[in-house]
Amino acid sequence: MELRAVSRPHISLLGDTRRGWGENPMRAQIVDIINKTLSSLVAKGELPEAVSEANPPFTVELPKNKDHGDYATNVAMLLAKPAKKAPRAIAELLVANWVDPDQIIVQSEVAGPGFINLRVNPHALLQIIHQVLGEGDAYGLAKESNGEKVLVEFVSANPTGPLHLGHARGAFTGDAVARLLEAAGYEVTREFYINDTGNQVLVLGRSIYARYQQAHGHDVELAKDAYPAEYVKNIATSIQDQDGDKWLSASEEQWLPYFVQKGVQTNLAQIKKDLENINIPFDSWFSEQSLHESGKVAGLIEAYASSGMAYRAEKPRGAEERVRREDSKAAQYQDQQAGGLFLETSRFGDDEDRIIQRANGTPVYLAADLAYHIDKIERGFHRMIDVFGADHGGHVPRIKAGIQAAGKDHSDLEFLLVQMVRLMRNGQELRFSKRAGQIYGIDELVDEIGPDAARFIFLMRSANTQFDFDLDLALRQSNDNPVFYVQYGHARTTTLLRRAAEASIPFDPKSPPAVADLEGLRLPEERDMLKKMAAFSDILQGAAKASEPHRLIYFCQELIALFHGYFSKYRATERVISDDIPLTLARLSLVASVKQTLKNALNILGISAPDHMQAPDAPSEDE
RNA sequence: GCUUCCAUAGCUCAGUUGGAUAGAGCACUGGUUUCCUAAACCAGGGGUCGCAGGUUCGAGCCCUGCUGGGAGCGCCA
Repeated sequence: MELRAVSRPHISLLGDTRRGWGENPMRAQIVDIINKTLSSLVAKGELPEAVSEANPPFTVELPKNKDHGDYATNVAMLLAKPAKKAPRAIAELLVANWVDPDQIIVQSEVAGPGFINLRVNPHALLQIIHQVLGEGDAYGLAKESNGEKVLVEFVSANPTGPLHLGHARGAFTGDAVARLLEAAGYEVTREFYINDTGNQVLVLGRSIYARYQQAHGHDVELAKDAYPAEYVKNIATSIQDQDGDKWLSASEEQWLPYFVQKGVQTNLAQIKKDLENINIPFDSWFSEQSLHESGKVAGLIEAYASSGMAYRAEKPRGAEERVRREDSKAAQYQDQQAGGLFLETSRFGDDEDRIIQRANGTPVYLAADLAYHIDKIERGFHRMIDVFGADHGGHVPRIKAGIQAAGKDHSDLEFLLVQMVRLMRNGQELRFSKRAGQIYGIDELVDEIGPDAARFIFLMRSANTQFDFDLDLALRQSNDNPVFYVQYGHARTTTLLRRAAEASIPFDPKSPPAVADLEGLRLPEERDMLKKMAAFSDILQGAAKASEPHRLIYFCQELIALFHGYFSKYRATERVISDDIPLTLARLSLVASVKQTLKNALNILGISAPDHMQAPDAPSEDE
């Protein structure tokens, strides 16, 4: 009899083991044993048929408490209801009837309210080493594509200036999410949406023109909302060098498009350079302008109008009922909406209807944004992730509503809102005023603390919590600094392997000893590392599904903490490299596995795994 | 006022989608190197998980309300 339901368990640690994803070999084997045992118990009439249909999302996880064995499962508690039996009774049944031909489970006991604590055969754990070393750089990563296409849109900074610190968290987060998804088996496209039209770029063009006039000795003042910074002057002088004074006598209709284009081009080139410098590639640069030129924006507006989703009015319906703050900018701009075309986003959960086209027929940015998202949907991705700054969170309901109003489905569209970061130096917040032209660029940050530390610290925290970026801490090349801790651990593993080679120990990570010859690895710390490494693919899949790179950072820290502890504790007694050659080979295999797993995890995050660390107090060898 | 994110150790934050006695780093106190990298390790103190209800075998996690903080509430993007 085939137990359909329990042969397809939902595992809370995620990672469907049937689909060629990297899998946790230990967990997969235990899940299999549980399923087979349940199946046989139902067949023998010990458990009711209802158990087969329950399909409970049981867990097989590493218990926090070491007294609880190697692995623990809550399957008995989840089956209590369908089986109409006490959790502990079900657990007892399982424990007494394991269908375990390979003898993976060497000890099991019922604990607490009905947990089953398991101890597994050391042999089974040792196979992890062969898996890690055999798969090398591919260990933990998806073996093949899962066939799902994902679009990650991130940064999408206005081409009105270089990237600054406000963009950094979104940039690193978006890149890490993209890397995470790739490693988890998705086909990822990284896209940058360029707002190369609209008011902001006009302001930019006028700012450049004002600087251009000043460069020719004209005493003009910058507009209140102008961009004053140095890079604007540089663009102005480059136009001056190229074209001389030919634009001074031109009318605004003549010079504005040219200055806008020059500004956008220059800034975009700078943005691309900044992103390349921090190793963030894009597959696609999507121009807003192109949506206008292709008629997609106009077409969408037309579609809204003809489907009755948009109406022409003096003001949006329902807006007068809305309580506005006295200083509301909406109130300020309300009269400008008169005669515009309004989209009924309020029918789909938005606060009020939104204008999409002015009285004079020109579309507003929301229309382009909607055309862009609908274009995305039509490109046929399984998942679309927008990485937004928290200050753009207000867009989300409008975009969703607009998509629904167009008769499309937004359920595959996810918004990852990256919260604000406060940059701290000397215990005080650093504030940068764009108005005053102060900019702390991403390039400056990376110059100051290095690319790995910048990435690590931005990725260390869950994206939806605010945090303080402590520049002093990031700068300190000391043990306060978590990125060094992890990288130092990797360097330590490398050193061990190098020492072994220097001692002419015949170890080759590509052909580790047979499992039977790894049996010397009996220390509890050694088993802990094996279990942790086995969980890598589960962590990766969970992080990818949830778009949470910080889970991988924690994994790196936890794995290397086990290694550091192991190394220090036994350095005087159970050394990795000893006269016992078989044991040395076994331990080197373990060390090589830790190195490989850590390297793979860091690589997914875009952080380097150095083989050497320069001690901070040591004199530099280069001088 | 509305939307949204957040509130866990002195500080910065995790908490594996509802599991067992809530964890880590920093800071503090004490200890560890004739020995494979001390950028490391070990030990110790430190908690009403913002408050109050609810859901169930079980809640830091889910629901409701409240308090406090961030962000947003424009034809800007």
